[in-house]
This record gives sequence, C-alpha cells and structure tokens, in this order.
Amino acid sequence: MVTLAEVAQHAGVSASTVSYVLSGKRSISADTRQRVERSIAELGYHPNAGARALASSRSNIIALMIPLRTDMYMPVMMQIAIAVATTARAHGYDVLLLTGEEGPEAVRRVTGSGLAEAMIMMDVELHDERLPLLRSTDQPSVLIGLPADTSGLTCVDLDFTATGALCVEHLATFGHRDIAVVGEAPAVYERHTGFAERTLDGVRSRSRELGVRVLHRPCEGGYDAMSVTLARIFDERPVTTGFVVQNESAVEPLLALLRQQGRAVPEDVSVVAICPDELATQASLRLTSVAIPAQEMGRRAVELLVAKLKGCGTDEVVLLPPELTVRASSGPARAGES
Amino acid sequence: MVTLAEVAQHAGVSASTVSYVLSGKRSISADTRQRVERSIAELGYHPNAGARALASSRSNIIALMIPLRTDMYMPVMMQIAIAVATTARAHGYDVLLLTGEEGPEAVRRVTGSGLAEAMIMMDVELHDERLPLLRSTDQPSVLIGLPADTSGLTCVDLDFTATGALCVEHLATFGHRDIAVVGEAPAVYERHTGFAERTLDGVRSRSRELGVRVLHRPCEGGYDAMSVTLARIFDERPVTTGFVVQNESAVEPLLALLRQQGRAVPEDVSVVAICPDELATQASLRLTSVAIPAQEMGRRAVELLVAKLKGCGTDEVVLLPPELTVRASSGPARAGES
DNA sequence: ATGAAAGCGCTAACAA
DNA sequence: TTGTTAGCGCTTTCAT
Repeated sequence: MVTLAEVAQHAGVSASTVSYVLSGKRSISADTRQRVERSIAELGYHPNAGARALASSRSNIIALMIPLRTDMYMPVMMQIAIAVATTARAHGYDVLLLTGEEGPEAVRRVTGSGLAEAMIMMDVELHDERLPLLRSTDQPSVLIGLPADTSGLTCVDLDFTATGALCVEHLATFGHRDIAVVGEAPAVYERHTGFAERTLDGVRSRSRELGVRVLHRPCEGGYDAMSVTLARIFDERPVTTGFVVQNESAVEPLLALLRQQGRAVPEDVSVVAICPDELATQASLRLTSVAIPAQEMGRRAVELLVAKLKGCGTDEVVLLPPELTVRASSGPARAGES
Repeated sequence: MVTLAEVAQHAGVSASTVSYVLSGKRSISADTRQRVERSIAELGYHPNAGARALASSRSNIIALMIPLRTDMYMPVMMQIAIAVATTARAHGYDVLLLTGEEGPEAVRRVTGSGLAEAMIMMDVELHDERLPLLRSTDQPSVLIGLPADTSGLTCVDLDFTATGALCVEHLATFGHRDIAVVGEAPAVYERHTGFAERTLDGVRSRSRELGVRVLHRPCEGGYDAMSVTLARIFDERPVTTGFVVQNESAVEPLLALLRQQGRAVPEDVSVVAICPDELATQASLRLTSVAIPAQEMGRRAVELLVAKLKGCGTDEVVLLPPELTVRASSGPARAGES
C-alpha cells in the first residue's frame, strides 16, 4: 500500500505538501504540483479513507436510509437511491445504504461513529420516531418526505397536497362530480405516511371547494385486491365517473377491470394516476398523470445536504410543484351522467 | 465527542482494556467488563469509525455496485440491494452504494482507499470490463450474475440456463411444439448480459433435444413494444402456442394483447414467465413462472463474501436451482394444433 | 511557497 | 487478567 509519505519522498517534498496538493487548501508552485502529481500517478497512490476521516473528522460519506418495506413502490425508491448516489459522487461523497430495519438505532450508530457526516432519510412518517434524534444531532440531514412537524428539518418532497388538488381540479374541469380515490395499501395509511395522507387532504379540500364528492379506498396492489376495491366503489357510488389512483400496482389492474366491465376509458370513466411517467406512458392506455419526480427528489436532497455540509444551508422545505400531463385516460364526463 | 480514552478513565481501566471489551479479542474479568460497559453506556460512547479503520485496516464496509441502467427491472435490483444491506448488517458490515456510473474506476477508488474491504457487483456482463481489476486485487469480491469466464471469481446467480430449459420442458410436457421467447430489451443482449444469454442457451438446447421450435424476440417493456413484437411473432410463426417471457415489463402487456386478440390463456396459448413471484401472483392471471430469488441472491452473496473476509471462503460459483410453479397460465396445447 | 511535527482515536503487539 | 505503547496515514497549525 502506497502512503502519502512515500509519495512525498518520491517527489522530494514534505508530506504536508502532498496533502495540500491533494486538497488544494494552499497554493503550490506549478513545478512542485507537477512533481507530486507525477509521483502520485507513478506510484498509484490512493489516500487512505480511514486516516483521512480520522485526521479531518470528515468521512465524505452520507448515509441514505431506505425503507425495508415492500409496500412502497420499488422503482421509485430505486430511482431515488440511484439519483442520490450519482449526485453525491458528483459532490465528492459516497453513499452508505441503511435499511429502516435498525430503526432509530442506525441513526445513532452512524452519527456517533462518524461513519457518515450527514444523512438522507426516505419514507418518513408523519410522526417519525427517528425525528427526535435527527433534531438533537448536529449532523446535517435531509428528509425525502414530509413529517407533520418540519420545524428544524430540511425536507424535499413532491407537493402531494397540491397533487391531490390538481387531480380533482382536472377531473372537475371535465365535469366529473363523483370521484373515487384508489389509494395505497392500508398499511401505508396506518403508519401515517405523509405523502398518502397529504394527497388525500388535497383531494378532499379541493373537492369540497368544487362540490365534488369523493370516495377514498385504500387498496393493496394486484388484480384481486383491485377487483374487490372496485366492486365496493361502484357498489357504494354507482355514479362514480372519475378515478384518482395513487398506487402503482393498482394502475394496470384498474384499467383491465374497467375494460372488463365494459366501462370505456375515457368515454365512461376517467382515470388520473399519480405515478412515475414511465408507468403512465407504458400502461395499456396512455395515462393522464401527475409524475413522481424520483430523480429530482434524490438530486435535490443531496444538493440541500451538501449545502448544509458547507455551512451555507438552511432548514428549508422544498415542495416540488406537481405537473399533470393530460394523456388518453381522461375526458369529459357524459352529459348528465353524474 | 466521547473517546475510548475517556471511557477508560471513567471506568478506571486502560484504553486497551476498553478496546478488548469491545472486540472480545481477549478475556476480561466479569467485573471489569461490567464497569467498562456501564461507562460506555453512561458516557454514550461510540467508537470512531475512521480511527478504527485506520488502526485495524478494516473498515467494516462492503461496497455494492448496482447498475445505473433503467432497462433492468428495478424491483429485483432493489430487493437484492435490501437483502445485501440487511444481511451485511447481520454480519457487522455496512454497505456502500456505488452506481455503475464510475465504471471500473470506482473499483479502484474504493479498494485503493480502503474505504470498503470487499465488494459485490451486480449486473455483470459476460466480458465485464471490471473483472480484470477484480481479479488483480486481493480484495474479496462476489458477483451477482455470471460472466463468461468465472475462473478466480465467486459468483451467485439463478441458474438461468436451467431456467430456460425448465420453461421449455414444461411447455413441451403440455404438448407445445412451437414456442416464442419474449426476451429482455435489445440493449440487454447487445451488452451481453449473462443471464439473458444463458436463458436463451438453456431454451435452445433443451428445445433441440425435445424437438421444439423456438423463436426468440427481444422486447422493450410496455404495450407498444410488446404489441409490435407479438405481431411479428404470430406473423412469422402463426402456430406458436407457447410463450416464455423474460421481461417483467412485457408480462402484463403480453397477457392483455393476447386477450385482446381473442387468444385465451391457457386454452389457446400457454405463458410461462421468468419473474419475481409477486409479479406472477399479482398479474391479471396467476402466472406459471420460474421465480427470481432476489432476496436469496443478495443474502448468499453477502454470506460468500463474509466467508472470504474471514479467510474461509473459496472461489465458488453458486447457481441457485430454478423452481417452476405451475399456476393458471399454462396448460395442454390444443390437440393437433401445433 | 514549503516543511516540521503534533495529533486524530483506535488496535494490537509486547510486557507484566 | 490487565496495562503500556507504538504506530495506522493523514490533516493542519505553526514556523520559516
């Protein structure tokens, strides 16, 4: 293993000079820099991460805590994780992957040991048990998702309240007066995951304003669950003509079932999905949808975190504005139908 | 920040004693251990990761290199990543997330700096450019996936050759003589990803043995691509009665299109999927499938790696045997139809 | 513009 | 069973 000292010797300079060439924290004559850089290349030197972390108390690692659960839509999680890793690297950081499994203890472990300098938490619940720890630490952190109380926290998320409202508006504009929300799995609501509840808030308040009736039904993914849910919806509100789906694994089943029941989309019923664009465009019908900007969320989270690490970051809640793209699954309600 | 020295002082013992209490590398009297543990708890001590790594030259970190591409099925990648992280933690390791973006350079960086002690690589190509580096390093590594030449490497993967063969056998048993393989996106084959090619090998050699005719068509995900692909298949081989699908995002489109064309599954055509069980059971039809044991693969990879780190590991190729579950999408071919 | 040297907090020989 | 101590490789202050 090549050490800094060996590089220094090889280049005929002192250790500190090599260090400074590497960090750029003080000016080096062009000549010296050249020699050092040549030695580094020639010897194949790589600074030791542990030593560096010890001496500088900066590990250049940020932790990313992802949910262990399988009821969250994996592709979105994955896209966020990849965006986080990519963006982090662009800023000189590596990413440590933590699963929610260890719970708050993981936060303590990683912070306490100085393994990671900062952390990004996904899948935040409204009253997340990890938040007190996060607030008490001086370690910078960013949440992807929005807890109930954001004071002292930095968060990034799609504005799900606005998203819910936007979906309702869209349907209302088309004359739909009775809409159903096909939501996430019951467990998601039971643990009070912010995004699901906020969407509902947005849907409900906007509906009230616009005089639209709303029926909300949580739904596990898959055909069987969707089939039961759909039956219940039409049973309770036969006049339903608009659907908002916030559950990726229910999207295709919903479309198939509607088709099967002879309800044409968008002629008889309209569907608006809240899902990644890839899903909306690859479904059996090009879906009118509000996109989930997974990449953007991951990227922004890292950027906020890096700003905090540099000391020029503030506690801030970044709500990405929803964008609804009209595709082939929504249209005017039949006159007088609802 | 609490240091080991402070703990030692507080407990009235030497630093090494505290260290040994922590590592369990030498016997400690019950009394001493107690005192030290109380001090640790009382002071809220957490060993410094950097210092530890420096002194012991073991970082307790393993790197996981995941593909950046979006043509791999995300949920499987995610499940593997989660299983890796979970299993690694159970063995005292943390996981560093690397994306393929940096390419071989990432391997060099992470190994060279001692950031990670070992690494797991996903999405291995048959002639992967990262392999030479892996072979030349003394750093333990495990591949998830199978390159062409596995000499000197440890690999874990589903036995895709056997998987392909198994699918054909199943269909042949039901009397299907003309089958089509709906494969991964063309790009997957173009970069010679092992699993896709091996499946095909298995399919072809078994077909030859059994006198089954095979048509293989790569296919991007989604309805549009599947629609084109399906049309071409029936165009070229109208007598096709069996399908093997190895592309998660083509599964549902295939079912929908067949239905739409009035071809009943499994009465007119049979479908066997190679996909995670969740997908097979949640599809619009319960699919006969060979499961992709994502979790198992992640777990095994870590276990092999940990064995290597302990010195008691060997270069070994672990091929998980495929398991085909018969569900509702496959059945006897119509007599004399093919 | 460069060097010397004191740690950073821990591990693991070596001693006792 | 426990203590003493010499590093691990780097950063950074203080000198020059």
